[in-house]
Parts: sequence; structure tokens; C-alpha cells
Amino acid sequence: MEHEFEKSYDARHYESDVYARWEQSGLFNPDNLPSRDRTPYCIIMPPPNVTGTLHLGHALGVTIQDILIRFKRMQGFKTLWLPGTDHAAIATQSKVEKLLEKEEGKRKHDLPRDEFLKRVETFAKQSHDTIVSQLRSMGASCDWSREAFTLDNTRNFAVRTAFKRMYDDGLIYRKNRVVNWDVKGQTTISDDEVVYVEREAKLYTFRYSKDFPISISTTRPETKIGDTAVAVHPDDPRYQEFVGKTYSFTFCGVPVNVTIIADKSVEKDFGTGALGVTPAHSMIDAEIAERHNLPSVQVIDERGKIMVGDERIKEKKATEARETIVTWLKDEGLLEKEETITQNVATAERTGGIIEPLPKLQWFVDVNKEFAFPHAKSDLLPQGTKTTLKKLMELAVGPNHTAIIPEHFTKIYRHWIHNLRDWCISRQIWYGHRIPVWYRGEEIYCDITPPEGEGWKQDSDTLDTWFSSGLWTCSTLGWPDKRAKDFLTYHPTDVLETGYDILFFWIARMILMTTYLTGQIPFKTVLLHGIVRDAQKQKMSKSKGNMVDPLEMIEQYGTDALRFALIFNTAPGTDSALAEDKIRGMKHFANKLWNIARFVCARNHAPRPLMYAPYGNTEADATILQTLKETVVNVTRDLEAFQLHEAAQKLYQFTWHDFADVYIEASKAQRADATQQENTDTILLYCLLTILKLLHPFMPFVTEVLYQQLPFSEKQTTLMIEQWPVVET
RNA sequence: GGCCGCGUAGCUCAGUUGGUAGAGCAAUUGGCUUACAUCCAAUAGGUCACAGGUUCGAGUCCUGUCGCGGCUACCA
Repeated sequence: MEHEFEKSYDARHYESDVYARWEQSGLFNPDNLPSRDRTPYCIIMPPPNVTGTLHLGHALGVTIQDILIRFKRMQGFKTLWLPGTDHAAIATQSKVEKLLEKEEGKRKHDLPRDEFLKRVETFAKQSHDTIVSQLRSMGASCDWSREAFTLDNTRNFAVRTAFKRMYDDGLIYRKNRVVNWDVKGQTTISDDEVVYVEREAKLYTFRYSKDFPISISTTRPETKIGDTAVAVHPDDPRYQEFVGKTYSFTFCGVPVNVTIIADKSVEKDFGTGALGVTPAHSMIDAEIAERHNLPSVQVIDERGKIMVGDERIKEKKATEARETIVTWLKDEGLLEKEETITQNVATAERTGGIIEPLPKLQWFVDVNKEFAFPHAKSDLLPQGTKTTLKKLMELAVGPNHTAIIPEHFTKIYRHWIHNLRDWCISRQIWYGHRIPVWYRGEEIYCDITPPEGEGWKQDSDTLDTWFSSGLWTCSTLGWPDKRAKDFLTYHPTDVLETGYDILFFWIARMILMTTYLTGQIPFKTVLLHGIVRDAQKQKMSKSKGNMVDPLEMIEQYGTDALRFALIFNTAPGTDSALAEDKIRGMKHFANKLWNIARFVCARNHAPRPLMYAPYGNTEADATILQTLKETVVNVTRDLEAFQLHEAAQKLYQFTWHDFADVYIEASKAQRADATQQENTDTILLYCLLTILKLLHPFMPFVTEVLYQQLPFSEKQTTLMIEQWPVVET
């Protein structure tokens, strides 16, 4: 650690040593912190997916969290930042599937379930190690002794417990329903994992048969063999006379029975004002069918192929069958119109495959079912109050409970809750938490542990990865053991810091699970950051080739420079553009600080006792001490208000322009006067020490190295636990 | 379609209760001044998208228009 005071700051010479020393000090662990204050402060790290490496978005999140943690630690809080990683079920499994195919030409089903899972686990382990070392490079002062993984045994126990409770309360149910089926990934996905892609499509208008009295329009003629009704608006005079009648006909070789029904959801002015209802292959149609008690006929299977009809369409892919049917319609003289429209096609977020809605027996979380709120002494509701998961989610965010920063995301959150439907939680993939349900004939058994007796078979599905992520603040702190020390001390947590893009995926789910299971809202503040874009404001992506690797930036400019660049000029919840120039500029700032310290230390050799606030003799003294005071007050206030970008700006301004440009220059002349010299040097040192403290959360490495150079006789082992400056008023 | 946000210096963006427009980068000019050329001194650059309104006073509040982006819905 002892280096010569080099002429310029080269981060590469110091960072790994400094981090190792921090870790050895044990002070990332709140149990080892000095006992000046016992008020807990806790942030649970959003667990990065074990799908490879960290990107700049992670780097931003880590920086923000580390700033808050280091700030609070210096203020004397009992500070816990708990790290972890996420197994990211679908994302990780599909990554390994791709590798398997690429490297060995094998598919998932070429291997037994156990064997395949071993491959995934090996990959996950490697990713984990990479990620953890990257977090260390970023300077993350998290407590590694408490590290968690969403798929380890402790978390698995929490998941099984949560499932069991929700099952017993009837909040988890199994039902045959139309779900989002990802044909490519061969699994169901939740509504949130569906991504709509705008495409051109043909809208066909036709009649089912010559005798059928109404024309309908569709972009998917191949599903029409599964129609069981035609819906019209109840007030539409054109079709009144047909409502209630049933027609039978053969549609491209498939016998079809269609009843004319009246339903208010039909738009009179779109197309012909009549909607062919396909209950098995459209969620909306399924809802109509439920209202009218219509039968459902599945005609497309899980491979996306037609299941009925003759050789013209059976076993054909849906798109091929579409062409066949359109040709058939033309030949029969049934096609009336063909127009091009733009349409949103549903695709799967992870695999990019087309979503084929189809009926499947799956597990769901019921967000609208009433239950009696089970918790005593909760801020949310009195014990026994009738409520729903949806209502709990609404209650938890607002003026008296969790605040979202920036505030306008509160509206977005509420809007989402308003539209929320039941959450499909079962997945047909192997990597994840196995559903804790066993079957034997007609019997169903749900519990934390397997049933006694012979012949039970566990459900082969796994849970949506967000089910386990939803428990993250609890499961990392020891829940479901309600007497777990960490849970009692640190839950609810203080801040949840993450990107706004997972507000619904994750934050909403954590609120759902945690309020239901514990009666506590998992965090007091949700702090959102935006997307880090490139210098041209383009989203970074591998395909565009504009990815910036945080490690490369660290290697070139130093971690402190990267951290400072990431938050400088970046308001919460706002996307930011990160040019390399900006990082370079911040490297210059780190170097400026370095040279300030060289100058000050050169004038303060002799060891001194701990620093007290000096008095100013001259006007320059008075000005810098006053400005310093203001900076301390403002930076502290900005950090308390999560305005990190403002705090950073003020520190940059003070350090470089007020202190270096003005006061240090003035001090050169001032020192010439022997009576002023001692006091001037004291002020220089005092300002520097204060700057190092204020800047430490932002630039932990360079400030630590410089702190170790200061000529004090009684120093803390590390700047990390120096006391945050306070201005007496 | 609904909701949310944005439009401020060449570029990227700050601007916290309404009170004489800011930063970083880039640019121009001049400086190797012994802490730093990864630097210093100075300069230039904006009718804060547009139009109204409230106010003694509006980048900031209200209404409308135009342009851009995001989320959400799924008109079949």
C-alpha cells in the first residue's frame, strides 16, 4: 500500500490493493463496524443474472448503491449492503442451450434432465465468479459473507414456503387457461415477458361459407377452424336478427359450429363489425367465450402446427396453413377483401419466438382473490381486513409508504397494477425452482417437503424466475424464520435501487410477495436509474457492436473515473449518454485531486492530531471555509435526497474551481507571510481532509489512497469509517 | 387508442418550494507559473420548441400546438 507519491495518479497501481485491504478490514460486514451508532441501514443488491458478464447498466446501479452505502456508513449507520446473483431461469437456460448447440451440436433433450442441469450449473458458476470479480473491481463495499443466490438451498426453502402459503390461501391455483406459449422456447411465459413487435400483416375479410350471413375479418385465417362463435355488438342493427342462431359448415375440410352472440367488447366500426371468436387461441376471445359459456376447440399444438383437418393443413405450420386456407377461400369465392395493415405481433422477450396463445393446464397467482390480511401490527392494514394482492400492491406505494424516485413512476406503477391480470408462474423449463406439488392419480399434494408414501410424482415444471426474485429482500435476510436476526434488524430495507425497466417484473412482484407474506413493505424508497446509452444516445447492444465494457474503461481510466462519469449529469430515472470523453474528463478530475493532495501534503509534513475546524485570518481563508461549509451542507442534503448528480457536480466545482483554482493559488502568496503560514497550511489540510471524506463515496479508491498519505497521528484504518463532516449551526 | 416523459450553449445534460440562465466535453486566444500541460488564464456561444395565460416577475405554474422518446393496450 505504501507507494511513492507519484507525479500523477495511475489507478492501476492501487485499486486491487485498496480493495483487498477493505475486505481484510471486515468492515463491509456491519457486525464489525465501530459501535458509534446502531441504527441499521440496508440495501439489498438487485442480483445480476448469471448469464455472463456485467454491463454499464450494472455498473451504474452498483455505483449508486455503493455511494449511498458508503455515505451512510460514514454517517455512522450500521450499514448492510447484501450482494447476490440471480439464476434467471429462462435467460440462463436458453444461453446454455445455445452454447450446447453451437459447441456440441446437441439439443436440450439429447441430455437427461440431471445432465443438462449440471451443464447449466457449471455455466452459472463461471458467470457468478466473473460477476463477483467485476463487482469487486467496481469497488462495491458489499458484505460478501452474506452473499446469496436465488437458487441456493436457503432461497429454495423460502420459495417452497411462499408457494405453500399462497396455495393454502387459494392465491395460487392450477387451471386450464389460454396462456402465452413460446413456441421456440417451448414454455409458457407471463404477460410481462411478451414483447410486441410492429409488423405489416394482411387483414382478410371473408365468409365461413356461402350460407353464412355475416362477413368477418381476421389476420389469422388458419385459426378460424377453431371458431365457435361470431360476436357482434348488441346495438348493431345490421346483425340483430342473427343473434342466438347457430350455423354448421365445413371450413377447408374441418367441421365448424358457430353461434352468433352479442357482446359489448366488439367494436362496431372495425372491419365488418363482427368478430370470429377463437376461444382456444386468443386471450380476449377466451374471455368472451367464458362470458357466453362457449366451447373451446384447440386447433394449434405446442409446436405451432395445425392439429385438425385433412392433409392440406394438418401437421402444417400455422403460417403455411394460412396460405392454404386463403387460397381455399379464394377458390370457393368466399374471400371479399384483402388489405394490408400494421399489426403488433406478440414475441417472447428472451427467445424472440412468436407467441402462440393456446390453452394449457398451468399454475397462476390470483391477484384479485379476496383473503383476510393475516398480519398483526402491520402499517398496511389491520389484521383480518379483507383484501387482495392487487390492493396490497396499490396500498404499498404512496405518500405514507414506499416512495418511488423519480416520483412520476408512481403513476406508471399504478397504471400497470390497474391492468394486471393473474400471473402465470409455471414454466416448462428445467433450470429453476421445481414446483412443490406432487400428484398421485387424482390426488394433489402441496407442501414444503415431499409427501410420504409410494407413487407420488412431483410436478415437472419450474417457477417463473421472478417468483423467487419477488422474495429477495426477505429470503436474503433469513425469512421465513421470523426470528432471524438479520430479518428483524434490516427488514424492511431502506432503499431498493434498480433500473426502471424492471419496475413491473421485479419491484411490483417484490411488493406483492412481501406484503402478503410478512405484512411489511420490502423497502422505504425505490430509487430508479435509467438506461446507459452510447455517446449518440443509441441503446447499447451486441448486435449494434456499440457495447462499452466497464472493465475496459476501468483498465484505461480507473474505477473512480468510471463511477464519477456514470453519475455526473445523470438525474434519477433518466437515460444517460456515456461518451468516452466524459470518462476521460473524470480521470483528469481524479488526477487533479491527486495533485491537490501532493501540494497540500508537501506543506504539511509533521504529524498532527485530529483535525478541528480552523479559523480564517484572511479574506481568502474566510471565503474558502464558508464555501466548504456550504458544500458540506449541500452535498449532504443532496445525498439524503438521492440527488447524486447534484452532489457530484458541487464536489467537482468546489474541489477544482473553489479550492484548487482560487484558494490554493491564493495560499501560495499567503504563505510568504510567516505569520500566516501555519494557519494557511492548516486550512489547506483541513479542506483536503473534508474533500476526501465527501468525495469518498463517489471515488473510493483515490480518496482512500490519499487519506493514507495524510499526516495525522490518529487515523482510522480506512477512510470508509471516517466520520462524515457535520456543520454545526 | 390510453398513460408517462422530453424539447435549455456545437454535443450530452443539470437546473429541489417562480426571483439577473449553469456544468462536463468540444471550440477560440494566450501561457511549459517549481501540485497538476491529465494543467493554468481568458474568450465566445442560448429570444430555455412554439403560442397564449396567471404573476410585480415564468426555463420553472396553467392551457393549447408542433416535434421526439418510452411504457401500456392489442382493432379481431
